[in-house]
Amino acid sequence: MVVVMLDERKTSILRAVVEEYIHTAQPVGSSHVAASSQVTVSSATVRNDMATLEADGYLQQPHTSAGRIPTEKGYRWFVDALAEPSLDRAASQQVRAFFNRAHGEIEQMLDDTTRLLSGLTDYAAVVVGPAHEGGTVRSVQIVGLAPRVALFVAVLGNGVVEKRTLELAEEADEARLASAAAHVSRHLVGSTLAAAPSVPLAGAPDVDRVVTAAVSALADTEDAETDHVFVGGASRMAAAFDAVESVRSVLAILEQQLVVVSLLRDVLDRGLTVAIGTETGIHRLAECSVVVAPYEVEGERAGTIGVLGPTRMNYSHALAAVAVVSNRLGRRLSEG
Amino acid sequence: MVVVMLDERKTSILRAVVEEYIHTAQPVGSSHVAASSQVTVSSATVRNDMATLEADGYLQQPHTSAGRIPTEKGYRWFVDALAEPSLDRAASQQVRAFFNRAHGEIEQMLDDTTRLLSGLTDYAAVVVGPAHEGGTVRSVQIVGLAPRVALFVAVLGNGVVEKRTLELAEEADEARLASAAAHVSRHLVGSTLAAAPSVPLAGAPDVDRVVTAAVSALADTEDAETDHVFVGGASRMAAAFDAVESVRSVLAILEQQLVVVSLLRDVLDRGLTVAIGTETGIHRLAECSVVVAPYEVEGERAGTIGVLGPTRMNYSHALAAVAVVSNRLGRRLSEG
DNA sequence: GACTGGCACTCGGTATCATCGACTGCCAAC
DNA sequence: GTTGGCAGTCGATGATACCGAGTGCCAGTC
Repeated sequence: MVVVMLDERKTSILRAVVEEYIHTAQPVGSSHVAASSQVTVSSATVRNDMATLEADGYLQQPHTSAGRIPTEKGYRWFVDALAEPSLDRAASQQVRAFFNRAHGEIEQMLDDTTRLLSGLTDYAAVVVGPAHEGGTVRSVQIVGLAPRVALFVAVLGNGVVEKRTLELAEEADEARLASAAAHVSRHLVGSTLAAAPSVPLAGAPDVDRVVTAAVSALADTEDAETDHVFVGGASRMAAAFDAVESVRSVLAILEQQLVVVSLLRDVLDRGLTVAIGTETGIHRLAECSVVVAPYEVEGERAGTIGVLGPTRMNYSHALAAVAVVSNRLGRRLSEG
Repeated sequence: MVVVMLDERKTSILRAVVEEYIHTAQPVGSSHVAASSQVTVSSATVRNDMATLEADGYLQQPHTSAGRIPTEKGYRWFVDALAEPSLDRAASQQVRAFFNRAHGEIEQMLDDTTRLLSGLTDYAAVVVGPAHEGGTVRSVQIVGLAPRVALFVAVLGNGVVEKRTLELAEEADEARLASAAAHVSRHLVGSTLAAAPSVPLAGAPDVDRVVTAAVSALADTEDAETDHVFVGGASRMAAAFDAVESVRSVLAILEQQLVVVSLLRDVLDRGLTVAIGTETGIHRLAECSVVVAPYEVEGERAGTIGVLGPTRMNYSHALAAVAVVSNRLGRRLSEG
């Protein structure tokens, strides 16, 4: 494939087509482009260039005698050529106000953040919470609930509380639970929960049965949905598509937390900020794009936020919103 | 309004219309009804009766020369006349298998339960978790996260863990946090969190500042979204309607946890198991019906589960599924 | 008196067809 | 290289006719 650099005029035309299509969701014709302020040539010239752009794979025609719409390659070029986007005054004010007002539960805050981001962009928003691995253990406790049921509770430095139900083979009184907790605590406080498997036995058999239960409960759910993910504004996806079947399949994806989490991670791992259509790697999301950004707590990558919208989403605005929110969220969480 | 008891034939006809409409989502005509095995008269007779049923408000015609569809009154009659519904063997087996396999986190289990219920019925499912008020406090702890930030953690007897972030006006060392925790613990363990406001001060001013922060943090979020609610299978609502705007507005409702919780509570408070269309009290849900049931843990009402579907939902199946799941869920939670 | 078959009538849905308009591609002229 | 002009394409829109499912009513039958 020969890639020819787009000359300045084609650049303007392509940009005009993408912007117009994002705005109207209608195929855009040469005369519309010619009328655009960025383009000063006649519609016939635009037509010639648009034919070239189509041949180069940036545009496509739904059918002959219709206008052009951008291909994924067209969107990709558009996004890469985008100037550093910035949020308008009212929106940034809204973000600032939100994080000033925000307080209390970290989960609650993250959940509210999805609503903020969704409200800003009019698309669905996703926030992946700090991974447990991230926080160092501050406190460990084991509380008896029923004769043979106990609850293991660990408080992490980042405000996350991890808990596991322990089903014990035999009755265990509070004293035994407490000494098991103290033992685990000695070995785990200060390190992360990932260190759980290396906790040694205490020596006393009856205590160790509780310790073993706790350690294996921690290991149990480690691989699976270890991250908390919050999704907000999914209903806005209904407004983005007019085929009810598209809506259904996108919503079904958003309900699978595992898929959502790995989608965001994959995109980020590939070094991308935006994944367009099939770039998401998920077949059902061929009509969607994702904008992601990590957020950092005390200088360390703690989680991810993202926006899911139709491929013809307003990338500039979404990028700006995601950037500002991830920035502010990280800052807010850093200050505790 | 004169309410005349429906004679046996009208009963059969009305039932046939409702069942047929639930099945096909198409207005049903007199000949279809006459062909039904429950009705042995000619279509002309059916027509006469259907005209009466329409005059009595059980049926309506979308337009002249179309078949009839049930009104809300028609559905109401149908539901009230429903025989005790029971779940088919395969489905009850599925429920039993689910709760035998279920273990671990209570929140996780409740969330999974929405998926179970949604999968059984093909509609959206809602599970409202045990209220905090329900559980007695078993353990109280205050863990320092940052110099001026601490986390209040209370473990309740029903496995629920309540936590609140405390933002302190001054630095407080671990010892002070611990003695505040011990103080609160003394007064709260054994009672419910609702008793928090009556916790007296300890006497030592620096400790009391922490105690006050904890008590007010508990009071703070008490009125608001005090219940945890889980929603699953919302995407299935997209399959239930063909107007994308209906889908959007129903999904928007499901995203408002407060609205969902109070919807279920209202329905239950009115002594209903099923709310049909406008009976839900929510304008946007005029095309929807809700089937609810409380579940009991150790003999006490702990939470609610429900199914949200279109008004022409399969009431019999939904009622059976909700009944069985609420029963099994309560039993599962009771045994710890 | 209750039920039924028959009949005229209604009306939404579908198919057909012509028209319209927004496009394009191409070409000759500038 | 650019442009105006022009023929041609094709989806969208609207008018028209037709079909069929369904109704209400009525006269006839049991």
